[in-house]
Amino acid sequence: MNHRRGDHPGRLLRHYVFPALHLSVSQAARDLGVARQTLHRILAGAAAITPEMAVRLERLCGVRSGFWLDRQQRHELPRIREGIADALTRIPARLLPEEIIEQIGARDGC
Amino acid sequence: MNHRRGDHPGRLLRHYVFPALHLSVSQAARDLGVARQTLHRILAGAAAITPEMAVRLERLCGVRSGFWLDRQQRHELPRIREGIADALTRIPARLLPEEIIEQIGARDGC
DNA sequence: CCATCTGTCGCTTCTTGCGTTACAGAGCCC
DNA sequence: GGGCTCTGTAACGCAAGAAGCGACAGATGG
Repeated sequence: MNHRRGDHPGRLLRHYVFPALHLSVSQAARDLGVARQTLHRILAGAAAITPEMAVRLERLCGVRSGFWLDRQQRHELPRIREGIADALTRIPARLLPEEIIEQIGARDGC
Repeated sequence: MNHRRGDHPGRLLRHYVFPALHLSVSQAARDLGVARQTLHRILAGAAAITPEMAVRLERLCGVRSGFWLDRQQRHELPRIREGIADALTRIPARLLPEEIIEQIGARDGC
């Protein structure tokens, strides 16, 4: 229901990256060293971009692996939150002192 | 060998977050709604911070889930690269045109 | 006609995150 | 001492997911 069919990182690969590199899906799979079906699952949003796949993509097109993983996370985090929504409400919400936030390097700004 | 025992996100939890919240490991596990051993594995660096755990941590201490996942990735990406180093060299390295990089929002700068 | 690419389906294998049980050691209080 | 909690680690089983493989039907082009 809340699927938004076109909201997964695979769309970027299919519609921007591969065309720009003049790569067919089959050829891209061969270049990446993975099965053609594995790539199809990602393009269709049926599978996630794993860290290993992100590294392969980084090598193939020069885009940092962190970008692909970040996109992947942004896509699935909302679903995960829904899945454990009831459990989350049972976790006591506390706030870390600003001083500690600084120390661990978790400042939001910039 | 290349393990660098103190380089995993769990250290931040053990030495900064939990002490600042006056939480014992056992109590933190109860609050998070996970098994005590599950948390121990993370603190010891023997298990990764999963997206679900990151969401739980976000609720517990107010630090964005993205921060925890990002830290986790930075820790394991080097190991993944090593693991498939030979496969990576066999992937033809290409560069995406700047124009495409802009379009997908993968600019490196800030 | 034949070769290639495409998208999807079913199956198997392997890894991994997680819970459970169990253990040994440390600290604390009655 | 006896009982309680917390700590850290280990071993087992379960469930989910990522990946490879084979197979299929449809489209396209030499």
